[in-house]
Amino acid sequence: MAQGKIYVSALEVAERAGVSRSAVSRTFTPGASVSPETRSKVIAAAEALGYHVNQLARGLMRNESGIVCLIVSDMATPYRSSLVKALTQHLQNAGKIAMLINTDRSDGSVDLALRQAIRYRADASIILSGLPDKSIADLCLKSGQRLVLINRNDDQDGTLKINLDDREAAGRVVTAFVRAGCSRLAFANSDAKTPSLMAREEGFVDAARAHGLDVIVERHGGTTYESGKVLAQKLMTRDVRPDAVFCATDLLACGFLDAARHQFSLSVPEELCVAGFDDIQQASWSSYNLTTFAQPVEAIAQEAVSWLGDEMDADLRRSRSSRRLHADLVWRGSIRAG
Amino acid sequence: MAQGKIYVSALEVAERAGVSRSAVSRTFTPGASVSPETRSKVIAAAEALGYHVNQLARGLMRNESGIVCLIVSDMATPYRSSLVKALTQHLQNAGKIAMLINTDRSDGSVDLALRQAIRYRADASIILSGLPDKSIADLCLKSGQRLVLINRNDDQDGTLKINLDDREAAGRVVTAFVRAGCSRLAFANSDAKTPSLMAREEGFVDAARAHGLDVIVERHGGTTYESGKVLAQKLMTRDVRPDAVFCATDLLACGFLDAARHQFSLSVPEELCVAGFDDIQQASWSSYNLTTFAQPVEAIAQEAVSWLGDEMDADLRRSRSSRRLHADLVWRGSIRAG
DNA sequence: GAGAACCTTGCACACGCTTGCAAGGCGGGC
DNA sequence: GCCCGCCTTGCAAGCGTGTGCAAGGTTCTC
Repeated sequence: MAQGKIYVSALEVAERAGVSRSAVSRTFTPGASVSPETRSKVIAAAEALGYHVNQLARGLMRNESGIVCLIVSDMATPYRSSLVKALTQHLQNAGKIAMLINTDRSDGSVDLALRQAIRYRADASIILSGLPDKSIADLCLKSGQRLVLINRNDDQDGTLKINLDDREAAGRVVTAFVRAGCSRLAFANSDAKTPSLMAREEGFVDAARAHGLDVIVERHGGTTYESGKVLAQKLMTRDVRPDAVFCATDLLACGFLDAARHQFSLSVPEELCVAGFDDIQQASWSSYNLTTFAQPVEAIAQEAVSWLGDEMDADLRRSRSSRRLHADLVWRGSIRAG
Repeated sequence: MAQGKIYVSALEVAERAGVSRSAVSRTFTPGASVSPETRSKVIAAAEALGYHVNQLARGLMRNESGIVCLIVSDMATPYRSSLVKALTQHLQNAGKIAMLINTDRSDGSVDLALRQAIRYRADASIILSGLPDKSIADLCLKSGQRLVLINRNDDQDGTLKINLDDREAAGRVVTAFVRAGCSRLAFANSDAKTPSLMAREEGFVDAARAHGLDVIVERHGGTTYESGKVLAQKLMTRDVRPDAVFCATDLLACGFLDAARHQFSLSVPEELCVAGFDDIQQASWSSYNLTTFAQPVEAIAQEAVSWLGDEMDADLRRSRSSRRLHADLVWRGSIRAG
C-alpha cells in the first residue's frame, strides 16, 4: 500500500476490450490502422480502467521521448521567465513537453544539464544561458538531439542560433538620443560580457562615433536592478554628467532610473534620457515608463519550436542554422520626443 | 544521417569493457555490488563511448522516473517564477528533475496537465495554481503518484497541502495600520477568489472588526499590476478615501501605488499607508519600497521536496499531509512607523 | 462470380535497462 | 583440509510499448 498499485497497462485494456494488445497500441497511435469499432471498444475500456499510454516505454521504442530540455539560469528574472513561459507554451502546442533545468550554480552546470538531457533522451535542448562544452554539445548532436542556442553566438554546427539585431537596435537608440538633443552619451552595462550585451554596447559606441560622439561605457555586476543603481552612482558622480544613457537591460534601466530620480533628483526625460532593452513588464509600469526594445519573445519561441518540428536532413539543418530577429523600439516616456 | 546515429547502449559498453551488461548496469546503480576493477573498466569504456544511462528505460524498470511535474499558470509573474525556480533547484538537489506544464489556457487544463504527468509516469506533481478534478487526482494517487498542492486548500486525502498563515498575517497588518493611526481601512483584492487571497481578505476584515473598524473591500480582475491601478481608481474616487489599504498581492500593490501617487498625487506613507503580500523583487525597488509579507519560497520548496523524498506508508502520509508556514512581515517605507 | 486490392488484426520481436537467482571464487575458522 | 559465508558476476526474465509481417476478411472491379 505504501507503493500504491502500479499503473494499468495496455495488456489489461486489451483483455477487457477483448482485443489484442497491438490494437490498443494502435488506437493510441495517430495514423495507425484500427477499425472504428475496435477503437471505440478500446477507448471505452481504457476510460474505465484509467489507462494512459506510458510515454517512457513509448519513447524507448520510438527513440523519441517528446521531451525538450530548457536550460536556463536566472529564471526568476522577468525576461527569462517570460521566455520560459512562451517556450513551454509553444512546446505544449506542438505536442512536446518542457523539462526545466536550472544552471544557477557552478560553472560546469550547463554540461551537467545537457548530460541530464541525454539521459532522458530529450529530443532537443534549448539553451537560454551559458554555453556548453564543445565535446558535450557534439555528443548531443551525434546522438540525434537538436540544439537551440538563444542569444549565444557559439559557432557550433547543426544547432539553431537565434539572435536579435542588437547592433542595429543600439544604432536606433543613438539616433533617438541625438534627435532629443542629447550629446553626452553613456552606456550602462553589466560586466557579464554576454554576446548580446556586448553587441548592444559595441553597436551603440560605433553608431555614436558615426555621429561624431563619444560614449562613456560603464560596466558593473550582473544584469540586475541593483547593478543599475550602482551604475547610476558611477555615471552621475562624474565631472560631466551624461545626458542620455542606454542601459543594456531593462532591469539595469529600472535600477538606474530609480537611483537617478531618487538619489540624484534628476527628472526623466527632461534632464536625462534613458533607454533599456527587453521590454519587461516593469518597463511599462508608470514609475518607469521606459522606452525600450521589445524582445520578440513569442517569435523566438515560435521559431525555436517550429525548427524542432521540422523534418530535415543534415544539409538543410545547417543551412537554416541561424535566425536573426528584429527588436521593435517601444516608445514610452524616458526619451524626449525629437 | 538525418536521424543521427542513435545513442550508445550498455551492451556496447559491456563489450568494450569485456564484461557483461549487468556489470555496466550495476556500475551506474548506487549501492550495487561491483568490484572496483570492474567498475573502473566500465567507467573507462563508458567515458570513451559517451555512454549515458537511458532514464526512460531505467524508469520503466524501476517504476520510478525521477520526474516531478510542476503545474503552474501565470508563470511569468514574479512570485510564480521565483517559486518555480526554487522548486526546480531543490528538485535537482534531490536528484529529481522538473517537468514544466503551463495551464494558462482553458479551464480543464490542470486535468490535462495531470494526464501528461501520468503519461510520463511522474513520481509526483506539484500544483501551483488551479485545482484538479477529484477523479483525476484520485487516479494519480492510486497510481502511486504523490501530489503537492501549494496555496490551494482542497481536501484531498494523501496529498501534501502547503499553506501560509494568511489570516494571521492579515491580522498583523491591521495592527500596523492602527498603530500608524489609520482608521479608514480598505482591502484591494483580485476577484479570482483563490483560497489564499480570500483568507487574507477575511483575516483582514475580521481583525479590523476586532478593532472596531470597518473595511471597504474592492475586488477586480486578476492579480496583476493593471488591476491594482483599477482598484486605486475605485477606492480613491470614493467620497471618503481610505487612509490604509492592504493589497492582496504585491503586484496589485505596485499598480495601486503607482496610481495613487501619479494619478491622485498622494504621498505614501504620509497620506496613505499601503501593504502588500509576496515580497516580490519589485517590492524592494525604491519606487515602491513596499512593506509586505515574504512568501517563504525556499521553505515551501524545501518542504515540498523533502516530503517527496520521504519514505512513508499511507498512515504517515496522511498524518503529515498539511503544512502551514509563516509569512514574515518585511518592514519598508509604505506604512508609517507606529 | 472470381480475382485483386485494401483494410484490419494478431503474433512476435525489439527497445535499453534492472534485478532475482544461482554459480563461481575466495578467504577464514575449526 | 573442509565447510561455510561473502563478494562478484553472468544469465535470463521482465518492464510497457511500437511495428513489420503475414493471415484473414471485406469490398470493388470487370
